[in-house]
Amino acid sequence: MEWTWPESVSSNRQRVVEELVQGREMVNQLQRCLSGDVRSAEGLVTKILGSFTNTLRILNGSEEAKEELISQIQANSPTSTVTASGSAAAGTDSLSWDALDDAGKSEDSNEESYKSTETFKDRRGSYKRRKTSHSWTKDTLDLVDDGHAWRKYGQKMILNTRHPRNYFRCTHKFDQGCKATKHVQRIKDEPQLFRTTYYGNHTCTDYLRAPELILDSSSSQDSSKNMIRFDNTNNDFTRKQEHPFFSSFTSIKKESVKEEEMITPINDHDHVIHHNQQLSSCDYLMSPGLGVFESSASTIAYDHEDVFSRIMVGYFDDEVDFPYEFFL
DNA sequence: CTGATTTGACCGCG
DNA sequence: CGCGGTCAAATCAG
Repeated sequence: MEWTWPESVSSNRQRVVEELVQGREMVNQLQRCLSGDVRSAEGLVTKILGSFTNTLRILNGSEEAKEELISQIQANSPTSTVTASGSAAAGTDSLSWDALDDAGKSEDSNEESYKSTETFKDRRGSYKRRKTSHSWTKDTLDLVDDGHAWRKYGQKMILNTRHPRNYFRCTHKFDQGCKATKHVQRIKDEPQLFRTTYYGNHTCTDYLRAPELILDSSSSQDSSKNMIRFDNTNNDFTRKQEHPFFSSFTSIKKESVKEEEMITPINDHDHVIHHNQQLSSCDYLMSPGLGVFESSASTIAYDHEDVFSRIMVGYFDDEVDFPYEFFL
């Protein structure tokens, strides 16, 4: 069935998309510049900042809730190791998400005394069947789909956090050697908020979900002003109309939208950041972290611009190993 | 049957 | 040694 954006939303969406697309392109250019002359890089940074700033304005202007969420998050953002945090729209339902969290601290129901030394039953995989036929991952990715195929490979409770962290690796880790990984952890209950941290870039080509060539799908976005040349790595905007961000934004479609925040570190030391790991997966609000949110409190909502530039600067000037994050 | 999830066991690092 | 990240056997889902 076809789904369309509410007018109010689509207009802004249009603008946001344009801004983000531009920003992404500039980041790509910047990446290339970084290996070259620094001057041009500086100019790009400025442009990028402007682009994202505009985006923020648009978004904040139309969505007041956003600010709230953002501040809320900070309020109780855990002491994550990485960095900042972001937020997104509000959701309502819960569902398999609960199952997820429970699973983390589960294992109560009578356990036999295994654990001896050698012959005890490995209970891996012996989990109870889910009530809902949905899987955590399924629901999650559906809402927070970032355009890539992920495979969950672990879940763990993290110290000082109330919810377990979920580990995902690119589905093509083996068939294509893609190193991309990401962690998703719920950091807030009320309006459910999730933090998604990306590690590494996708080196895979998901023929099913990310066509290599971006067909101009009628969309007007991609004002191609700056030419398009985003390699494979998906193109969220053109590919998915119900992008997480937007959908959560207006909570249209999908009965409930979870908020989620994303952090996107570019670690992957052993390798250079080859082309974009662009903001794709995170498409929307961007607000760098670097400990800014990390600790707690302090407002960001209206400080976006500042924070952002601060981060950007730090990011590009200093270590490139740093995580920058986006709000979703 | 094949591919994805679940979840305790492992493991490396600090 | 504890913690966070990953592995992989057991299950689930289509």
